[in-house]
Amino acid sequence: MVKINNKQTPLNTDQQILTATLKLFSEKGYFNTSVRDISRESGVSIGSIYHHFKDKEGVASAIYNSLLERINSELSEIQSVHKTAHDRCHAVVSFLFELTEQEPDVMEFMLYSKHREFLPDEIPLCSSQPFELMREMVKSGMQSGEIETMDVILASSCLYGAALRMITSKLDGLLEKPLYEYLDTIWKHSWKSVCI
Amino acid sequence: MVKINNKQTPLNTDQQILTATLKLFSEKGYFNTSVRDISRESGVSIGSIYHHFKDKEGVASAIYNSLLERINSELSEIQSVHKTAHDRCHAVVSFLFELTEQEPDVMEFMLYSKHREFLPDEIPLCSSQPFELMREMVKSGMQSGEIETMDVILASSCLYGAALRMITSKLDGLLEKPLYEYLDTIWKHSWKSVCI
DNA sequence: GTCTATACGACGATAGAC
DNA sequence: GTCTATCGTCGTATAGAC
Repeated sequence: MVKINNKQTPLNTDQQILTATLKLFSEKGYFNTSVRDISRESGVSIGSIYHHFKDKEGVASAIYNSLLERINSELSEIQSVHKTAHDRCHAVVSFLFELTEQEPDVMEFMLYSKHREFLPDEIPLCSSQPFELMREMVKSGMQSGEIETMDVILASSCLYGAALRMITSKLDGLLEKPLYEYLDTIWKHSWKSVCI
Repeated sequence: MVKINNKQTPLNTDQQILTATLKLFSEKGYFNTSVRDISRESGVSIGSIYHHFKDKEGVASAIYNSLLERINSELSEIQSVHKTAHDRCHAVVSFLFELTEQEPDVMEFMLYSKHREFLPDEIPLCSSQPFELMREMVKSGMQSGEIETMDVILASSCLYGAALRMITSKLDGLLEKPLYEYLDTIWKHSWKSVCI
Protein backbone atom coordinates (compact mmCIF):
# COMPACT_ATOMS: atom_id res chain seq x y z
CA MET A 1 0.00 0.00 0.00
CA VAL A 2 1.18 3.49 -0.75
CA LYS A 3 1.83 5.73 2.19
CA ILE A 4 1.97 9.46 1.74
CA ASN A 5 4.00 10.08 4.83
CA ASN A 6 6.22 7.55 6.48
CA LYS A 7 4.81 7.75 9.96
CA GLN A 8 3.20 4.60 11.27
CA THR A 9 0.00 6.27 12.42
CA PRO A 10 -3.29 4.46 11.89
CA LEU A 11 -4.98 5.57 8.71
CA ASN A 12 -7.09 8.62 9.33
CA THR A 13 -9.48 10.14 6.84
CA ASP A 14 -6.85 12.53 5.53
CA GLN A 15 -4.56 9.65 4.70
CA GLN A 16 -7.31 7.60 3.11
CA ILE A 17 -8.09 10.49 0.79
CA LEU A 18 -4.46 11.20 -0.03
CA THR A 19 -3.59 7.57 -0.68
CA ALA A 20 -6.56 6.99 -2.95
CA THR A 21 -5.93 10.23 -4.79
CA LEU A 22 -2.26 9.51 -5.39
CA LYS A 23 -3.25 6.17 -6.90
CA LEU A 24 -5.78 7.77 -9.22
CA PHE A 25 -3.53 10.68 -10.20
CA SER A 26 -0.69 8.34 -11.11
CA GLU A 27 -3.00 6.03 -13.05
CA LYS A 28 -5.12 8.55 -14.92
CA GLY A 29 -3.64 11.95 -14.24
CA TYR A 30 -5.02 14.93 -12.38
CA PHE A 31 -7.49 16.07 -15.01
CA ASN A 32 -8.90 12.62 -15.71
CA THR A 33 -9.60 12.16 -12.02
CA SER A 34 -12.82 13.69 -10.69
CA VAL A 35 -13.62 14.35 -7.06
CA ARG A 36 -16.31 11.69 -7.49
CA ASP A 37 -13.56 9.22 -8.45
CA ILE A 38 -11.62 10.13 -5.33
CA SER A 39 -14.74 9.65 -3.23
CA ARG A 40 -15.37 6.22 -4.74
CA GLU A 41 -11.76 5.04 -4.47
CA SER A 42 -11.22 6.28 -0.93
CA GLY A 43 -14.63 5.39 0.44
CA VAL A 44 -14.95 8.92 1.76
CA SER A 45 -17.90 11.09 0.72
CA ILE A 46 -17.50 14.17 -1.39
CA GLY A 47 -18.64 16.36 1.48
CA SER A 48 -15.94 14.95 3.74
CA ILE A 49 -13.28 15.46 1.13
CA TYR A 50 -14.17 19.14 0.95
CA HIS A 51 -14.22 19.29 4.71
CA HIS A 52 -10.61 18.06 4.86
CA PHE A 53 -9.24 19.94 1.87
CA LYS A 54 -10.07 23.27 0.34
CA ASP A 55 -10.61 21.86 -3.13
CA LYS A 56 -9.25 19.32 -5.58
CA GLU A 57 -6.11 21.34 -6.09
CA GLY A 58 -5.68 21.37 -2.32
CA VAL A 59 -5.56 17.58 -2.29
CA ALA A 60 -2.93 17.57 -5.03
CA SER A 61 -0.96 20.22 -3.20
CA ALA A 62 -0.99 18.22 0.04
CA ILE A 63 0.30 15.14 -1.78
CA TYR A 64 2.99 17.10 -3.61
CA ASN A 65 4.31 18.82 -0.51
CA SER A 66 4.26 15.82 1.78
CA LEU A 67 6.13 13.76 -0.81
CA LEU A 68 8.65 16.55 -1.33
CA GLU A 69 9.18 16.65 2.42
CA ARG A 70 9.53 12.90 2.70
CA ILE A 71 12.04 12.67 -0.15
CA ASN A 72 13.95 15.64 1.17
CA SER A 73 14.35 14.10 4.60
CA GLU A 74 15.63 10.92 2.97
CA LEU A 75 18.19 12.86 0.93
CA SER A 76 19.24 14.85 3.98
CA GLU A 77 19.82 11.58 5.79
CA ILE A 78 21.95 10.40 2.88
CA GLN A 79 23.95 13.60 2.98
CA SER A 80 24.72 13.24 6.65
CA VAL A 81 25.58 9.53 6.47
CA HIS A 82 27.90 9.68 3.46
CA LYS A 83 30.83 12.01 3.12
CA THR A 84 32.00 11.92 -0.48
CA ALA A 85 30.06 13.10 -3.52
CA HIS A 86 30.59 9.68 -5.02
CA ASP A 87 28.92 7.87 -2.13
CA ARG A 88 26.20 10.46 -1.69
CA CYS A 89 25.11 10.54 -5.31
CA HIS A 90 25.27 6.78 -5.56
CA ALA A 91 23.03 6.50 -2.51
CA VAL A 92 20.64 9.01 -4.07
CA VAL A 93 20.32 7.00 -7.27
CA SER A 94 19.93 3.80 -5.28
CA PHE A 95 17.19 5.38 -3.18
CA LEU A 96 15.34 6.67 -6.24
CA PHE A 97 15.49 3.23 -7.87
CA GLU A 98 14.21 1.61 -4.70
CA LEU A 99 11.38 4.12 -4.41
CA THR A 100 10.40 3.52 -8.02
CA GLU A 101 10.18 -0.21 -7.43
CA GLN A 102 8.44 -0.04 -4.07
CA GLU A 103 6.05 2.84 -4.76
CA PRO A 104 5.79 3.50 -8.48
CA ASP A 105 2.79 5.76 -7.86
CA VAL A 106 5.01 8.15 -5.94
CA MET A 107 7.57 8.39 -8.73
CA GLU A 108 4.91 8.55 -11.40
CA PHE A 109 3.37 11.52 -9.62
CA MET A 110 6.59 13.28 -8.69
CA LEU A 111 8.83 12.71 -11.69
CA TYR A 112 6.33 12.19 -14.43
CA SER A 113 3.65 14.86 -14.02
CA LYS A 114 3.44 18.38 -15.27
CA HIS A 115 2.74 19.93 -11.88
CA ARG A 116 2.72 23.40 -13.35
CA GLU A 117 -0.49 22.54 -15.17
CA PHE A 118 -2.50 21.83 -12.02
CA LEU A 119 -0.38 23.32 -9.23
CA PRO A 120 0.58 26.69 -10.71
CA ASP A 121 1.35 28.17 -7.29
CA GLU A 122 3.66 25.45 -6.03
CA ILE A 123 7.39 25.57 -6.40
CA PRO A 124 8.51 23.67 -9.53
CA LEU A 125 10.07 20.28 -8.91
CA CYS A 126 13.34 21.35 -10.51
CA SER A 127 13.66 24.15 -7.93
CA SER A 128 12.47 22.10 -4.97
CA GLN A 129 14.62 21.25 -1.96
CA PRO A 130 15.35 17.66 -3.03
CA PHE A 131 16.58 18.73 -6.46
CA GLU A 132 18.59 21.57 -4.95
CA LEU A 133 20.12 19.08 -2.54
CA MET A 134 21.03 16.71 -5.37
CA ARG A 135 22.81 19.54 -7.16
CA GLU A 136 24.45 20.59 -3.90
CA MET A 137 26.01 17.15 -3.59
CA VAL A 138 27.43 17.46 -7.08
CA LYS A 139 28.75 20.92 -6.35
CA SER A 140 30.58 19.78 -3.23
CA GLY A 141 32.11 17.00 -5.32
CA MET A 142 33.53 19.59 -7.68
CA GLN A 143 34.94 21.59 -4.79
CA SER A 144 36.56 18.53 -3.24
CA GLY A 145 38.14 17.59 -6.56
CA GLU A 146 36.17 14.39 -7.12
CA ILE A 147 34.19 15.76 -10.05
CA GLU A 148 35.41 17.73 -13.02
CA THR A 149 34.70 21.44 -12.73
CA MET A 150 31.82 22.63 -14.92
CA ASP A 151 28.37 24.17 -14.75
CA VAL A 152 26.48 22.54 -11.88
CA ILE A 153 23.32 21.85 -13.85
CA LEU A 154 25.41 20.34 -16.59
CA ALA A 155 27.30 18.08 -14.20
CA SER A 156 24.06 17.06 -12.50
CA SER A 157 22.51 16.21 -15.85
CA CYS A 158 25.49 14.00 -16.61
CA LEU A 159 25.48 12.31 -13.24
CA TYR A 160 21.74 11.78 -12.73
CA GLY A 161 20.45 11.93 -16.30
CA ALA A 162 20.91 8.29 -17.17
CA ALA A 163 19.39 7.06 -13.90
CA LEU A 164 16.37 9.33 -14.29
CA ARG A 165 15.82 8.06 -17.81
CA MET A 166 15.98 4.48 -16.55
CA ILE A 167 13.30 5.38 -14.01
CA THR A 168 10.98 6.79 -16.66
CA SER A 169 11.74 3.77 -18.84
CA LYS A 170 10.68 1.56 -15.94
CA LEU A 171 7.49 3.53 -15.45
CA ASP A 172 6.84 3.26 -19.20
CA GLY A 173 7.08 -0.51 -18.93
CA LEU A 174 10.14 -0.72 -21.16
CA LEU A 175 12.27 -2.64 -18.68
CA GLU A 176 11.65 -6.26 -17.87
CA LYS A 177 14.06 -6.58 -15.00
CA PRO A 178 13.75 -4.66 -11.73
CA LEU A 179 15.67 -1.42 -11.61
CA TYR A 180 18.22 -2.44 -9.03
CA GLU A 181 19.67 -4.96 -11.48
CA TYR A 182 20.79 -2.01 -13.58
CA LEU A 183 22.05 0.05 -10.67
CA ASP A 184 25.72 -0.97 -10.71
CA THR A 185 26.12 -0.54 -14.46
CA ILE A 186 24.27 2.76 -14.62
CA TRP A 187 26.22 4.14 -11.76
CA LYS A 188 29.56 3.00 -13.15
CA HIS A 189 28.92 4.78 -16.43
CA SER A 190 27.36 7.88 -14.93
CA TRP A 191 30.25 8.36 -12.57
CA LYS A 192 32.73 7.74 -15.33
CA SER A 193 31.22 10.60 -17.29
CA VAL A 194 32.08 13.26 -14.70
CA CYS A 195 34.87 11.92 -12.50
CA ILE A 196 38.35 13.34 -12.75
CA MET B 1 6.32 31.22 -36.08
CA VAL B 2 5.87 27.58 -35.30
CA LYS B 3 5.34 25.27 -38.23
CA ILE B 4 3.84 21.86 -37.72
CA ASN B 5 5.22 20.46 -40.91
CA ASN B 6 8.24 21.78 -42.71
CA LYS B 7 6.69 22.25 -46.12
CA GLN B 8 6.57 25.77 -47.39
CA THR B 9 2.89 25.73 -48.31
CA PRO B 10 0.75 28.78 -47.63
CA LEU B 11 -1.11 28.50 -44.36
CA ASN B 12 -4.41 26.73 -44.83
CA THR B 13 -7.07 26.40 -42.18
CA ASP B 14 -5.72 23.06 -40.97
CA GLN B 15 -2.32 24.61 -40.34
CA GLN B 16 -3.78 27.65 -38.63
CA ILE B 17 -5.62 25.41 -36.21
CA LEU B 18 -2.65 23.13 -35.58
CA THR B 19 -0.21 25.98 -35.05
CA ALA B 20 -2.47 27.81 -32.62
CA THR B 21 -3.26 24.61 -30.76
CA LEU B 22 0.37 23.61 -30.37
CA LYS B 23 1.08 27.01 -28.88
CA LEU B 24 -1.76 26.71 -26.38
CA PHE B 25 -1.00 23.10 -25.48
CA SER B 26 2.62 23.87 -24.76
CA GLU B 27 1.72 26.97 -22.76
CA LYS B 28 -1.19 25.68 -20.71
CA GLY B 29 -1.44 21.98 -21.40
CA TYR B 30 -4.10 19.93 -23.14
CA PHE B 31 -6.69 20.02 -20.37
CA ASN B 32 -6.36 23.72 -19.64
CA THR B 33 -6.97 24.48 -23.30
CA SER B 34 -10.59 24.59 -24.42
CA VAL B 35 -11.82 24.39 -27.98
CA ARG B 36 -12.98 27.96 -27.46
CA ASP B 37 -9.39 28.92 -26.70
CA ILE B 38 -8.26 27.26 -29.91
CA SER B 39 -10.94 29.10 -31.84
CA ARG B 40 -9.88 32.44 -30.36
CA GLU B 41 -6.15 31.86 -30.85
CA SER B 42 -6.44 30.54 -34.40
CA GLY B 43 -9.17 32.89 -35.59
CA VAL B 44 -11.13 29.89 -36.82
CA SER B 45 -14.65 29.28 -35.58
CA ILE B 46 -15.56 26.30 -33.43
CA GLY B 47 -17.73 24.88 -36.20
CA SER B 48 -14.81 24.98 -38.62
CA ILE B 49 -12.51 23.29 -36.16
CA TYR B 50 -14.94 20.40 -35.85
CA HIS B 51 -15.28 20.33 -39.61
CA HIS B 52 -11.54 19.80 -39.98
CA PHE B 53 -10.95 17.49 -37.03
CA LYS B 54 -13.12 14.87 -35.39
CA ASP B 55 -12.74 16.36 -31.93
CA LYS B 56 -10.22 18.01 -29.62
CA GLU B 57 -8.32 14.76 -29.26
CA GLY B 58 -8.17 14.58 -33.04
CA VAL B 59 -6.36 17.91 -33.14
CA ALA B 60 -3.85 16.71 -30.56
CA SER B 61 -3.42 13.48 -32.45
CA ALA B 62 -2.72 15.31 -35.72
CA ILE B 63 -0.08 17.45 -34.03
CA TYR B 64 1.53 14.49 -32.33
CA ASN B 65 1.76 12.38 -35.46
CA SER B 66 2.94 15.11 -37.79
CA LEU B 67 5.67 16.07 -35.36
CA LEU B 68 6.70 12.45 -34.94
CA GLU B 69 6.91 12.16 -38.71
CA ARG B 70 8.91 15.33 -39.07
CA ILE B 71 11.40 14.39 -36.37
CA ASN B 72 11.67 10.90 -37.73
CA SER B 73 12.54 12.12 -41.20
CA GLU B 74 15.21 14.36 -39.70
CA LEU B 75 16.72 11.46 -37.77
CA SER B 76 16.61 9.23 -40.85
CA GLU B 77 18.50 11.90 -42.74
CA ILE B 78 21.09 11.97 -39.97
CA GLN B 79 21.40 8.21 -40.10
CA SER B 80 22.07 8.23 -43.82
CA VAL B 81 24.52 11.13 -43.77
CA HIS B 82 26.68 9.92 -40.87
CA LYS B 83 28.22 6.50 -40.69
CA THR B 84 29.52 6.02 -37.14
CA ALA B 85 27.44 5.80 -33.98
CA HIS B 86 29.53 8.60 -32.56
CA ASP B 87 28.72 11.01 -35.39
CA ARG B 88 25.09 9.94 -35.64
CA CYS B 89 24.28 10.31 -31.97
CA HIS B 90 26.15 13.59 -31.78
CA ALA B 91 24.12 14.89 -34.70
CA VAL B 92 20.92 13.74 -32.98
CA VAL B 93 21.73 15.62 -29.80
CA SER B 94 22.72 18.67 -31.80
CA PHE B 95 19.45 18.52 -33.72
CA LEU B 96 17.38 18.17 -30.54
CA PHE B 97 19.16 21.15 -28.97
CA GLU B 98 18.58 23.20 -32.10
CA LEU B 99 14.90 22.25 -32.20
CA THR B 100 14.50 23.19 -28.54
CA GLU B 101 15.98 26.63 -29.18
CA GLN B 102 14.16 27.29 -32.43
CA GLU B 103 10.77 25.80 -31.58
CA PRO B 104 10.44 25.30 -27.84
CA ASP B 105 6.72 24.64 -28.26
CA VAL B 106 7.51 21.53 -30.25
CA MET B 107 9.83 20.13 -27.61
CA GLU B 108 7.54 21.15 -24.80
CA PHE B 109 4.72 19.23 -26.43
CA MET B 110 6.74 16.21 -27.53
CA LEU B 111 9.16 15.66 -24.65
CA TYR B 112 7.33 17.24 -21.77
CA SER B 113 3.71 16.07 -22.01
CA LYS B 114 2.03 12.99 -20.68
CA HIS B 115 0.51 11.98 -24.01
CA ARG B 116 -1.00 8.87 -22.48
CA GLU B 117 -3.37 11.07 -20.50
CA PHE B 118 -5.01 12.64 -23.54
CA LEU B 119 -3.94 10.39 -26.42
CA PRO B 120 -4.54 6.93 -24.96
CA ASP B 121 -4.72 5.30 -28.38
CA GLU B 122 -1.51 6.71 -29.83
CA ILE B 123 1.79 4.90 -29.66
CA PRO B 124 3.81 6.05 -26.63
CA LEU B 125 6.70 8.38 -27.39
CA CYS B 126 9.20 5.91 -25.96
CA SER B 127 8.10 3.31 -28.52
CA SER B 128 7.78 5.72 -31.44
CA GLN B 129 9.92 5.56 -34.57
CA PRO B 130 12.25 8.41 -33.59
CA PHE B 131 13.05 6.87 -30.24
CA GLU B 132 13.48 3.44 -31.81
CA LEU B 133 15.84 4.99 -34.31
CA MET B 134 17.87 6.67 -31.60
CA ARG B 135 18.27 3.33 -29.87
CA GLU B 136 19.08 1.68 -33.19
CA MET B 137 22.00 4.05 -33.64
CA VAL B 138 23.32 3.08 -30.23
CA LYS B 139 22.86 -0.61 -30.97
CA SER B 140 24.85 -0.38 -34.20
CA GLY B 141 27.59 1.38 -32.26
CA MET B 142 27.81 -1.59 -29.92
CA GLN B 143 28.01 -3.97 -32.87
CA SER B 144 30.74 -1.96 -34.55
CA GLY B 145 32.76 -1.89 -31.33
CA GLU B 146 32.48 1.85 -30.71
CA ILE B 147 30.28 1.49 -27.67
CA GLU B 148 30.61 -0.86 -24.73
CA THR B 149 28.28 -3.83 -24.94
CA MET B 150 25.32 -3.62 -22.58
CA ASP B 151 21.53 -3.45 -22.53
CA VAL B 152 20.43 -1.07 -25.32
CA ILE B 153 18.03 0.93 -23.19
CA LEU B 154 20.73 1.30 -20.59
CA ALA B 155 23.31 2.50 -23.13
CA SER B 156 20.78 4.89 -24.65
CA SER B 157 19.97 6.30 -21.22
CA CYS B 158 23.68 6.91 -20.66
CA LEU B 159 24.24 8.47 -24.05
CA TYR B 160 21.13 10.64 -24.37
CA GLY B 161 20.10 11.05 -20.71
CA ALA B 162 22.22 14.07 -19.92
CA ALA B 163 21.24 15.90 -23.11
CA LEU B 164 17.55 15.23 -22.54
CA ARG B 165 17.82 16.58 -19.01
CA MET B 166 19.51 19.70 -20.32
CA ILE B 167 16.59 20.16 -22.69
CA THR B 168 14.03 19.92 -19.90
CA SER B 169 16.19 22.23 -17.81
CA LYS B 170 16.09 24.71 -20.67
CA LEU B 171 12.30 24.41 -20.95
CA ASP B 172 12.07 24.89 -17.18
CA GLY B 173 14.00 28.15 -17.53
CA LEU B 174 16.93 26.90 -15.47
CA LEU B 175 19.55 27.70 -18.10
CA GLU B 176 20.60 31.21 -18.93
CA LYS B 177 22.73 30.45 -21.93
CA PRO B 178 21.40 28.92 -25.14
CA LEU B 179 21.64 25.16 -25.32
CA TYR B 180 24.23 24.98 -28.04
CA GLU B 181 26.80 26.52 -25.73
CA TYR B 182 26.57 23.36 -23.64
CA LEU B 183 26.63 20.98 -26.59
CA ASP B 184 30.34 20.20 -26.75
CA THR B 185 30.71 19.62 -23.03
CA ILE B 186 27.58 17.52 -22.72
CA TRP B 187 28.53 15.42 -25.67
CA LYS B 188 32.09 14.90 -24.47
CA HIS B 189 30.90 13.57 -21.13
CA SER B 190 28.02 11.55 -22.52
CA TRP B 191 30.24 9.83 -25.03
CA LYS B 192 32.92 9.21 -22.41
CA SER B 193 30.36 7.33 -20.34
CA VAL B 194 29.78 4.62 -22.93
CA CYS B 195 32.74 4.56 -25.31
CA ILE B 196 35.21 1.72 -25.24
C1' DG C 1 -16.20 25.44 -45.87
C1' DT C 2 -17.33 28.69 -42.42
C1' DC C 3 -20.15 30.62 -39.22
C1' DT C 4 -23.55 31.38 -34.81
C1' DA C 5 -26.44 29.56 -31.57
C1' DT C 6 -27.49 26.09 -28.60
C1' DA C 7 -28.09 21.42 -26.50
C1' DC C 8 -26.21 18.34 -23.35
C1' DG C 9 -23.47 16.37 -19.93
C1' DA C 10 -19.91 16.39 -16.45
C1' DC C 11 -17.60 18.41 -13.06
C1' DG C 12 -16.35 21.25 -9.01
C1' DA C 13 -18.19 23.01 -5.17
C1' DT C 14 -21.86 24.05 -1.56
C1' DA C 15 -25.92 23.61 1.55
C1' DG C 16 -27.75 21.68 5.16
C1' DA C 17 -29.42 17.43 7.72
C1' DC C 18 -27.57 14.14 10.95
C1' DG D 1 -16.94 15.06 11.13
C1' DT D 2 -19.68 12.71 7.72
C1' DC D 3 -23.19 12.31 4.65
C1' DT D 4 -26.77 13.14 0.46
C1' DA D 5 -28.75 16.15 -2.61
C1' DT D 6 -28.30 19.83 -5.53
C1' DC D 7 -26.68 24.08 -7.84
C1' DG D 8 -24.18 26.66 -11.27
C1' DT D 9 -20.58 26.69 -14.54
C1' DC D 10 -18.05 25.44 -18.28
C1' DG D 11 -16.59 22.70 -21.99
C1' DT D 12 -17.50 19.53 -25.80
C1' DA D 13 -19.95 18.76 -29.56
C1' DT D 14 -23.88 19.41 -32.87
C1' DA D 15 -27.54 21.70 -35.72
C1' DG D 16 -28.48 24.31 -39.21
C1' DA D 17 -28.13 28.90 -41.76
C1' DC D 18 -25.21 31.06 -45.14
